[in-house]
Amino acid sequence: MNGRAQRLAIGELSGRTGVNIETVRYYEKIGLVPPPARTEGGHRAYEDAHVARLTFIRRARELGFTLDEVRSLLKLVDGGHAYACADVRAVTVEHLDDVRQKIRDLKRLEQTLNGIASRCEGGAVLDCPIVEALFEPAGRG
Amino acid sequence: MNGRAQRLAIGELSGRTGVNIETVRYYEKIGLVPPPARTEGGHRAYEDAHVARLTFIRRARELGFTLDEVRSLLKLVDGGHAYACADVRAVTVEHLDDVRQKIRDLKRLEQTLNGIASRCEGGAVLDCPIVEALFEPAGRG
DNA sequence: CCTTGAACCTGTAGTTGCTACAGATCTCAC
DNA sequence: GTGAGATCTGTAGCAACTACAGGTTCAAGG
Repeated sequence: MNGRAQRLAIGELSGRTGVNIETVRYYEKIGLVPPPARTEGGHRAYEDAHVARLTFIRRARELGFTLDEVRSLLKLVDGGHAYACADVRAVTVEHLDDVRQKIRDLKRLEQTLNGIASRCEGGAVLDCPIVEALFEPAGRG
Repeated sequence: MNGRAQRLAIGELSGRTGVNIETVRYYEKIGLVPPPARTEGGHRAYEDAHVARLTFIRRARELGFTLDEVRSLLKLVDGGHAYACADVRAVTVEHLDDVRQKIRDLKRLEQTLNGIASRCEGGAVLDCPIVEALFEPAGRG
């Protein structure tokens, strides 16, 4: 923003963004963040823009976007087109649908597991209803 | 069970259990299923016990158990101790807790995603609220 | 200026749970 | 006997990192 750009070592960047050092390097390797400048000795020297980008990526990852989705989002953001917001929203909504589907699946799973676990309560110890349930090819609750 | 054990080729086993052929070999490699007998030519020759075991594994995987958990369950089943059922139940209940935690996490995620996605509706196209939300370090709905 | 220890460098291998080859060999119905 | 299809071994790939090993650089203190 101001005249003198402050350079950050990778550890600083990591600390500020919460992204692991190894992960930062990994993101660089797969082209998610641009390679930064280097010191004479070869150490990476980051700027504020990198902090913002890493923060963005981290946040998106927290929200469960895959790296491919993050890549798409970043491309849209980088493009800076006026209509990009609609595209960003599309990616987000699709991901939201995925999340909802996953919740539905896990809820069914929970029902099933709860069902077979609760059969155990007070039952005989000799033959285990959970094990029986696991031997069934396609469980029903 | 009866006198003559029927031998199955790996494709047959795969078909009966729904476990991919490559996956069957993989399970053998990691020691989840015992190595079967072989034909003279070196092809794997399975028996009914393998069908049961593979079915068990597949079912457990469907229920979201990790291979490590499956390994524990199989060890309990193989052990055949009278008190094993309680242990099996413990593994199951722990997994159930994991599933419930995951559901809670995903629900929060859904709220957040839904929040930032819905801010977009009818909004201006120029500056995208989703992108803004992503640049925030720790989103709040 | 020199030392020292922390931080950084590259490159590779491991994680989970499979899946997908390549290239060779076996089986079995015809 | 023959030929198509099944199976064999071994390796590499996927996501998304993480964890080394073995070396170099940086920066603060003496």
